[in-house]
Amino acid sequence: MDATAGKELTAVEQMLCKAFPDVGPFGTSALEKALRKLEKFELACQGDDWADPECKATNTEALQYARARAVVKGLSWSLRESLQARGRTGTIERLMEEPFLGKSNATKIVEIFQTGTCQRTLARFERGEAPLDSEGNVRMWAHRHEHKATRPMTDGPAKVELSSVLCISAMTAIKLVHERNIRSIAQLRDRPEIVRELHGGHRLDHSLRFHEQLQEPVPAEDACEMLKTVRETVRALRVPRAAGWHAELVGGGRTRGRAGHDVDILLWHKEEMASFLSSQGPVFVLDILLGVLVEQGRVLPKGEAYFSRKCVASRHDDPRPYLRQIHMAQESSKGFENLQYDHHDKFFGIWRSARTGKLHRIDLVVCSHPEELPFARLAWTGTRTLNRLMRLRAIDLGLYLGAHCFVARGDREGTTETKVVVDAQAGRPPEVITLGKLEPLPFKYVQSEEDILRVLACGTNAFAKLVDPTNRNA
DNA sequence: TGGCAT
DNA sequence: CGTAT
DNA sequence: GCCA
Repeated sequence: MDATAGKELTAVEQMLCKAFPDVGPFGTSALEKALRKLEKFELACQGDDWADPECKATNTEALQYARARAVVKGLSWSLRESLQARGRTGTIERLMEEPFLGKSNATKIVEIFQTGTCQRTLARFERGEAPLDSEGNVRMWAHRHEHKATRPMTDGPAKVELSSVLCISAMTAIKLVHERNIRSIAQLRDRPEIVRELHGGHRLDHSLRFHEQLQEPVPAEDACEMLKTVRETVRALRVPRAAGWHAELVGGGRTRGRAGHDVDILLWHKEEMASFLSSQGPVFVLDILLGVLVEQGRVLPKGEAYFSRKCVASRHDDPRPYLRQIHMAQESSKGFENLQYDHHDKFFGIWRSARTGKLHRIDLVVCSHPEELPFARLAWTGTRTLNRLMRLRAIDLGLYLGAHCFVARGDREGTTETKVVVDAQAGRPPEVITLGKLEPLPFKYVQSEEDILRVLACGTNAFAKLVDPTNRNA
C-alpha cells in the first residue's frame, strides 16, 4: 500500500517507478540511439541552456528527446510485439499512455522504430537541413522569443562535430560554422589563425591534437587503474586521517558498469571534509592529490592540457554556501548561474594511461561534507535525465534537490511551511517533518541514496528500482 | 498558461 | 570562457 | 511538446 494509492500518478512519478537498464530486453537500442542523435542535434543547433549566459530558456526539443529516450529505456513491453498485435495506430495509442509521450512523440517513436529514421527531423538534420515541425513547416530558427532568432537550425552535423571538441562549446561551434564557414574538425585544424582567435590557448591546441583519443571509450583495464591509482594516492597523502579516504566510480562507470569516453571518480571520507584549515588558510585535499598525480605523470598539468579545478575557498567561513546561493537565486533572477554547479571540490582534466600512454578525460569530485555523500553520489551518478526527473519530483514536493541536501523551497501560496514524509511504510506510523522556508532536511533522515529516493516517494518504496545504479540509465 | 534541474 | 551529472 |  503506497501513499499515492487512489490518486493518479503524475508523469514524473510514473517515470521514477520504472527501471532504466543500460540494455533493455526489447531490442530498442537503435531507437534509443536515434533519439539521442536528435537530442544532440537540438543541443548543438540551439545551444544548451548553460552554454548561453544570456538566455536561461529551456531547450524544450532536446528535453523532449531526452525524456522520450528515457521512456523507451523504461518500457515494460515490446514495441515489436505490439506492432504485430495491434498495428501502428494501436501502438501509438499505447505509447501515448506512457508519461511524456503525446501524439507527436509517440508517432515519431513508431516511425523511427519501423524505418530507422524520422523523415521530418532526423533525416533532415543528418543532411544538414533544418527540421520540420509537426505542422510540416521548416524550423529555420531556434525559437527563443526573448532574443533575436540568431541561431539557424541548419548544419547540424558540423555543429555536433565541432562542439564535441573539448574547449569548444555549442555556441562557439555555431559561430565557427556561420561566421567562419568551418564545417569539420579537419577544416578547423587547417586554419591555425582561426584556432588562435578562439582564445583557447594551449588547452584548445592540445584537445584538437588529441581529439580522437579523447573520444575513445576508456578500456576497462585503464578505468580500474585510474580508480586504484587515485585511491592509493589519496590514502598516502599527508592530510588528516588520509587512510579514511575512499574513491569510487560514479557517472557512466556506475550506471553502465563501464566507462564511456571519461571516467568519473567520487572521493569521500566518513569524518573529514574536502578541505582543512592550516595556518595559511584552507588546504584542499584535491590540490594535494593533483600535485602528486601530476608529478607522477598520470594527470596532465595545466600548462600542457585542459585542466580545470574548482575548489570552494569559503568552506571554512561559510560551511553551507549553497543555502545562501539558493536564497540569492530565489530573491533575484541574477545569481542564478551560481546554482549550475554544486559546491563539491572538483577537477576536470586529462589522464595519461601508464599502460598505453593514451589520454582520457577524467573528472574527480571530492564530497565536501561527510553527510552529503548520498546526495553527491546520486547527483554524480546521474544520468542527467534522471537527475532532472528526480529534481522535478522534488519541486512537486516543495523541495530543492541538489548535490548536497534537500532544502524546503517555502515558495508555495499561503504558507512557508513544507511537510516532508520521510517514512510511510506499512506497519509503521508515518513520519512527517515540517520545514521552514529554505530549511534543509536534517541529514539523519537521508543517509543513503535509498533514503533520498524514499523521501522523493513520500516515504514509500515506490521508486526502489532506482536504488540499483544499473537501473539509472534514463 | 507557465514551467521545464541544479 | 568552458566545464558536470 | 507535454503536463499540471
